[in-house]
Amino acid sequence: MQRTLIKELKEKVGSEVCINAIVDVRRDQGKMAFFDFRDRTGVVQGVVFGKPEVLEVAKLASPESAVIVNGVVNQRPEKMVNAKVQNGDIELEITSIEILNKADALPFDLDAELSLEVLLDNRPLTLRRKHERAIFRIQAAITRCYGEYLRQEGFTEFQAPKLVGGDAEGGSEVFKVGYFNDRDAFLATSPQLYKQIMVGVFERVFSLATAFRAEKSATTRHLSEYTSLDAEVGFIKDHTDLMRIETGLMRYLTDYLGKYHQDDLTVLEIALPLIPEGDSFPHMKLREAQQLIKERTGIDKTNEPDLEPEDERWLCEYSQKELGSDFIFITHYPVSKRPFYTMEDPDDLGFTKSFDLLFRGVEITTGGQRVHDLETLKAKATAKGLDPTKFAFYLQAFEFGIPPHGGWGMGLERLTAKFCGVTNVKEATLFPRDINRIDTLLSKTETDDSKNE
RNA sequence: GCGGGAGUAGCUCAACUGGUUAGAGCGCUGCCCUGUCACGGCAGAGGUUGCGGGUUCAAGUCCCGUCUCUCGCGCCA
Repeated sequence: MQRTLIKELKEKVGSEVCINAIVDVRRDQGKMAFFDFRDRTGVVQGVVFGKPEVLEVAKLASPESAVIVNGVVNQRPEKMVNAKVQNGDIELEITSIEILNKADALPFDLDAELSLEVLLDNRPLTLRRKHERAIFRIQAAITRCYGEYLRQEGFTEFQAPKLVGGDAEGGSEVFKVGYFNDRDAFLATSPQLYKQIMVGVFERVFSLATAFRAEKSATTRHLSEYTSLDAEVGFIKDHTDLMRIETGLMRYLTDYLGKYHQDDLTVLEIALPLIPEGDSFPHMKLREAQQLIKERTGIDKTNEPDLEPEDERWLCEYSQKELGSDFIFITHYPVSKRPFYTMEDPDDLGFTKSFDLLFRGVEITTGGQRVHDLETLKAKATAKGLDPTKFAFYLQAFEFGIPPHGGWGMGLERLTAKFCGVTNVKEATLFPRDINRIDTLLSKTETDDSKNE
C-alpha cells in the first residue's frame, strides 16, 4: 500500500493507510499496546487491540525502531481525545507492523537533560531528540533565509576555495596542510580575500562556507570548524549601508521563524528576538559604549582597544531593556584591532569604518568597509607586518577598478545558538570539532584505556 | 595557555563535620495490566566511587599527582 504522511492522516479518517515511521514512544499494556509514531511531518498515536499476532511484533518494536505500519484511521471517542498533542483527536488502529530496523535499548532517556559530553559523544542518537531537531530545523531556516534574502537584494552566491596559500587575516591560528610540492598550504580561516575579488565580478556576493581556526580555545563560542555566512557589497557609501542590509536580513529571518517555526521555538522555550522599528538596529561607537559602561557601572574600560565578553553581555542587556532591541551594532574599532584591509574613517582618524553586531550577549558578526585603493592597501598590509607580494593574487583585483565595498562575516553556529537560547555553540553544531573532539565516539574505544590510566 | 568547578549504576543525581553492606528516579530483565498518551503495579539485576599514590583503626569524603569534562579569561565568528 502507498505511504501516507502523518500530517495527512486527519483527512483519511475511516480509511486504511500505511505509514513509514520511527517509534517515538511505546506504552505496552499487556493485551493492548499504544505507540507514538513520528515521521518527518508529525506524530500520531497508534493502538493495537487484541490481535495477538500484531501484539507479538509490537512488543519487539522498541523506541527509535524504523517501522512500516498498516492500520485504520479512527476518530477518537470524545473521552480519549488529547488536546495537548498533534493528531490528539485521531488514532491509528494497527492491523500490522513491519519492523524495518530494530533499535537497541537506548543508553539514556531521550527526553532527559544530558551533560554536554554525553550529548556530543552520542550525536547519531541525540540529534534525534525533539530539542535537537528543533535547533537544527532553525539552523536550516537561517541558512535558507540568508540565501533567500540576499538573492532578493541582488547578491550572487559563490564558493571560495578552502585550501589557501596563506592566511588572509594575519594573526589567526591556521591548520597547515602538507601536500603541495612547492609550499605549505592552509585551511582557509575565511573567504575574505576571495569575496572581495568577487565584488569586482558580481558586485554583490555571498557564501555559506566552512572556515577553519586552529586557535586553542576552550570557550562556549569557539569551534575549530564553523560555518561562516559571508557577504560583500560593492558601491557602498560607507559601513552603514552594510548595517542596513544586515538589519533587513535579521528582520527577514526573524519574521520567517515566527511564521514557520513557532513549534520549534516552543520546544526550545525561547521567544523571537526583540527588533525595533526603523531601518537599522541601535548602534554606537566603541568609545561611546565604553563611556556608557563607565557611567552606568563605574567600571572604566575607556582605554581598552576592544570590548571584553562581559562588556558585550552588558551592552546586550542594556540594548534589550532600554533600546528595545536584542541586536546592537558597535562601530569604530581602532585601526590596531582590525585587519589591514579595513578602511580608516577620515573623519575619525585612528578608528575604522567597521562594526560588530552583538546579539544576546555575543558577537555574531564582524564587518566593515574595505580599502579599495591599491597603494593604500599595500601600505596598510606592510604596516601590519604582512608582505604584499604574498597577496599579489588578491591585489591584482585592485589594479583594475574594484568599487568601494565592504561586507561581513557571520558565525552560523553562534547565531543558531542565540536564536535557540542554548549556551554553548557546540549544541548548535551537528558534529562539533574542537581541540579535544573529532567524532569522539568512534575513536574513544581505542584511546580510552591509555588516556584514563 | 591560565584560573574556577566537577568526575559515584547505562542516564540524571544523593550520601551532614571521614564511620556498618554506597542510595534514589529514569532506563534494563522477568511477571501482571483493554484506554494509555513521560501509562501503571510487583519483583530483580546492575558499582574497582576516573586512574595512581599517601594520611588514618577506618577514605566516595582529607592530601599529592595524573587524566577527562565543564565554566570563565586571552583570541575570535
